Formats: sequence, C-alpha cells, structure tokens
Amino acid sequence: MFKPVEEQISVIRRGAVEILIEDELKKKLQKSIETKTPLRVKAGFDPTAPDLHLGHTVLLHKLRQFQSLGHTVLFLIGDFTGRIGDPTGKSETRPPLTEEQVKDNAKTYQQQVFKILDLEKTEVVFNSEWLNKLTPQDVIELTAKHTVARMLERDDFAKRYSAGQGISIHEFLYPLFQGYDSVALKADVELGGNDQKFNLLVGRDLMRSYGQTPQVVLTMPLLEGTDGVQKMSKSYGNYIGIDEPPKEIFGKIMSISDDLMLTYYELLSDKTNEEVKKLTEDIKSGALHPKTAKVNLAKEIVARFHSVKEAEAASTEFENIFKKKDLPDDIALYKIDWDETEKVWLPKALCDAGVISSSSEGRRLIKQGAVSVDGEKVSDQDFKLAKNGEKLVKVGKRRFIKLV
RNA sequence: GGGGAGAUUCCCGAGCGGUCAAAGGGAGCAGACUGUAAAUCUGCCGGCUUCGCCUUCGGAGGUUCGAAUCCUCCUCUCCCCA
Repeated sequence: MFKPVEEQISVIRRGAVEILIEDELKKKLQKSIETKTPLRVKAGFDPTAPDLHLGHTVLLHKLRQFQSLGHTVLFLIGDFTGRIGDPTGKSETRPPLTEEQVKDNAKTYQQQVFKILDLEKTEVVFNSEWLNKLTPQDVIELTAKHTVARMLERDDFAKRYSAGQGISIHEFLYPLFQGYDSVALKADVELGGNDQKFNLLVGRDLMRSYGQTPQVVLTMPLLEGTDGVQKMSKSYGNYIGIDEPPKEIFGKIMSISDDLMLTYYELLSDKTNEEVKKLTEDIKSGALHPKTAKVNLAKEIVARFHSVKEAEAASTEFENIFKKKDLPDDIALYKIDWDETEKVWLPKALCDAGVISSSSEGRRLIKQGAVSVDGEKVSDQDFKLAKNGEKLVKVGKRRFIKLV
C-alpha cells in the first residue's frame, strides 16, 4: 500500500525549504511501511482568518501529497490561541474570538480546505480540547522545559528585542503550546511555513521531553502576494482568495510579475519538477512567451477551485477586455437617484454606485482621462449625466458600470 | 520605584510655531508603452461640485494672531537603572 521510501521522499521533498531531519523521516517512513501504519502529519491553522488564500494552499498541497502517499493529516485548528487573541500585530490588537466565531470560522475553513485535502484521510482537531485542560501546574511544568535564552533565539523575537519592540510574555507561550499540541497528537511530522520553523522545532524538543519520538519538521516557503514584496496576507491586501470568483483569481494571477510567476509555478502548480524546470528555461530562451505561461498558470489555478470550463471562460474574457478592449459579459447596473433636474454629476453618481470611493477621486480620474461614457472620453470634471436611458461608464481599464 | 525616548495621513518614515493636507519610500489608482492587470516611464494618491472651504498628525485641555510643531494632564509603547 505504501510506496518505497525513496519514492515517497522525492515527492515530500519537492518545494520544501527544509526537512529536519530527513534521515529520521526515512526511518519513520520505513517503519510505516513495515507496520502498514500511516504517518500522522500535523499542520496547525489559525481560526482568525477563515478565508483561505493561495498562500495557505502551499501548505495544503504538501499535506495533500502526504495523503496521496497514504498518510493521515491532522488538521489542527488553533481555537485555543484564537480565543486568547494574538496581539503580535502591534498596530491593532486582535479582539479575542468568541466560541461561536471560532466554530463558524472552523466550518468555513473545512469547506475550503477540502477543495484540496482528502476528507477520508484527514482528522480535524481543535487544540482547546487538550490545552483547556491544562492546570497551572501543567503549564509551569511545560514552561520549565524551555529557557528564555532559547526563546530569544527565535529570529523575530531576537529582532524585536534588540529593536526595542515589545514582546508579551504570552507570546513565549505560543511556541510551547504549539509544541504541546504535537505531544498531545503524537505527531510524526509537522508542516509549517518557513517562519514557523522555530515553533516546530520547539515541538521536537517538547516531544523528546515528554518521552516521545520527536516529530520531523518540514517547512515550506512563504508565498509572496500579488505585490511581489510581502508575504501573501489578507491584511496586506495582496492575496488571492480561493473563494474568489474565477475572473478575480484569473486577473490577479495575471497581475503578478513575470518573476513571481515562476515562484507560483514552483509552489502551486501540479506540474512536475521537470516540467517547471523546462518551462523556466523556455521562458529564458524565448521559446515560451511569459504571458502564455502566465495564462496557463492562471487557468490551472482557477480550474482547481472552480472548473476547467470557468477557467477557459475567465481566460477568454481577459483577452477580450485587455487585448480587444471589449466589454465584460456581466456589467453591474446601478439605478441613479435622479433629482428634479434629471441630471447628476458623474463623479457623484460613480461614488454612489460604489465604483469609486469619493467624488474627489472621480474628479481626478476624469482629469487623468480615465473615464468614458458610452465610449466617449469625459474631459470635463463637472460633467453631468442627463437622464436618458442606460449609460455605460468605464473607469480605468477594468471598472465598468451601467447607469440608469 | 527612579531616569530617559516615542506615538504622524493604508504601511514604513521625515517634519525650523506660520509658506503643512504635511518630505521620502512602499502599496494603491490612472495614463503612455507593451507581450499581460509583467517590466519601464509619467501623473495622481484626506474630503467637499475645488482657483475656495472643511476635517486630519495618540486623547483632553492650554499658550499664541497662528500649533503636527510650545506647555499641562491622560492613555499606550520602548529603553536604562533598581
């Protein structure tokens, strides 16, 4: 039922930043084959953000690969930590989530996650199950297993400490609790983003302290967002959500830089290593046009979360709008609230319609020559629309609205 | 407990009491170009029917003709000493 160790390893290794320690993983795999027992592969998720984006899927893909190899995924929802509220982001203190919210989020999570994961081979677990049961005594025992100096080894702690930024005590507890999760679950492997490396290693130490065989740690790179600068995150507004409409996903992928596209291929595509390598070379040599490669990537991703049909449709429409400068299929209609004069200042109307955020923005856009009504460019900032049937207004290249 | 430093527009980060809606960078938006919503270049980037007006610089007061800039108190953060 299980493939040979080397074969499994090559799949597992793909795209990973690090595997600590690979030899241990081999041993675990060997044992799993001998005992016909699947490995328990753990990955933790924060219940504060129920909307998954492509960044999350990097990890999910790796989990899926484990499942394809016959192993069991422990999908851990960190509801305990979520309910405490993580103030790491100093600018805005996250309010603690209620039990209700956590449950709702968890549900949404699962709906999305199983677009990628195999339901049959997944155990969904909540860490409040065991963390809530810890007594102060237990917590002290847990904290006694680690030192402040070691905590400060963690990169971001070290940086913040020397930069004079605050570190709350409970932040020290998170790695410990996360590690304790591994103890409670008797995990064989834990996956995480590269930024999680420290926490994952704490898990190894703790398991050893509790007399278990330490988990193997596998880290995956963080996916950069559409800006190509920061990691993909909802709060940076540079994310591509897997629940977004086909057109959005397609468009957003088309907006990433050609360089970033290659990274996306590596981390998100189902193409094999060899295929990705060839594609990279072909782009470099000019044999393959980067746009073509990007279109293919966009289609692949859209198809994954929607369907091949919708991916094709999104692709066609993209070409129509940006190449042939056609109109999209479905343009929103907004009914203007006409006054007695039956005229309305265009920026105001666009603002009311929600196309732009203020009439000042409308003025600016007109000044920049970005607005057209029924194909005619508007140049007068005071342009007034008369009540005269349906008007098609275009703002910039990709914002359309019909005004009535 | 004592002594210092700081809180600025989406983010980072400048800011002589007037010329500050506030430098610069990033993000974002637009235009040109193009091979795409890539890259590059240029412009915009608080609000208001805008050659003017209104609201912003942690909060509340105060000093001034005038404050993001000075004073007082408050809240929060950081550092050093204990």
